[in-house]
Amino acid sequence: MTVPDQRLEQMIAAMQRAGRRLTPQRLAVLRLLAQGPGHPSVEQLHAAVAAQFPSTSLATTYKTLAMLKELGQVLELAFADGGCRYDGRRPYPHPHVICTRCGAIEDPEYSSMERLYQEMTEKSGFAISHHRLDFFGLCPRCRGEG
Amino acid sequence: MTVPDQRLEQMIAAMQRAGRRLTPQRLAVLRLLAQGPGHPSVEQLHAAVAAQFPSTSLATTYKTLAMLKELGQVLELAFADGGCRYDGRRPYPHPHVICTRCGAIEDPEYSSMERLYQEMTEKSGFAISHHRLDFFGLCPRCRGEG
DNA sequence: ATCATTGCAAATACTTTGCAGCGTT
DNA sequence: AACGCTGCAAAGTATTTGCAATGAT
Repeated sequence: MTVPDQRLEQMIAAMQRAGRRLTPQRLAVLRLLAQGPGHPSVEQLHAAVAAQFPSTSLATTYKTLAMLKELGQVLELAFADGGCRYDGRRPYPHPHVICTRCGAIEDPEYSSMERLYQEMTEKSGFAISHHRLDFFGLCPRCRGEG
Repeated sequence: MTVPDQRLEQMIAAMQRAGRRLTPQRLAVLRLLAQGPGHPSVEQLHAAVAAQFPSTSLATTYKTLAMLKELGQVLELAFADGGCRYDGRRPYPHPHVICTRCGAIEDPEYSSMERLYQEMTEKSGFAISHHRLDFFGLCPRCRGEG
């Protein structure tokens, strides 16, 4: 069983636990999030789902994402321009690197999260529970293109 | 001259450099950003400006903030719920700690930014230029209230 | 006096919601 | 069979824009 399939199983299990129904439209969204490329937008997801089920509405895509968010099965990355991207593979907070030219989003490994939480906790006195870390710049490909 | 006054002077100087006019409405916005409390929302800024110039429109507040953003004189913090908060004191990227109960935003000192950039650069290969670091949790006051 | 800025209102873009009918469980 | 889900369209919400009048330089 591949890793993406594990994610799909996890998502389905979470839905069953919560008593949510697994419709074909929803299954298509789950598959895309678990197995599809990187960090899709709502429109991209909707277009891909509509390719399989042409009648699928944008509203249903939004509703499915809202449900998955509620179940903690997808990480929503809202950006300043109003757009959102979704990460179904790693639905927990983690750092992102975002290309300011082509929009690519990557998930680099990061080893010092504990240290970071510790420093923020010490300096602020907050009980920190989660985070959002975004780094912006040019990806290797776009760097090369001057 | 106090530190907030320095910020006000910097903002005004940046506007003059760019050939922008300093209207009473704009001055009121600048003052609030440079001297007022923490991280106001557009509505809060508009309400405060309207207290001095009742006819001031929300559109003008938006336009003024857009101009300041363009001049690099204010940091816009867009959140997932669609709301924005503005930081006129420290208009450059820096970490924030946000209380998930009362919405308070603080700017803790942070010492390891270079290290962080270095690790992200190494792991991703990106040429990183700026960032957005948000930590969420309960502030000391809200922790106490159970 | 010039022309950027203002304020109103309409437009935009995105997301949410109400509801009748459908289809999974 | 029950009732959660879908799809349509309408309603929100937050921000932007067009334009005539205003006012800072």
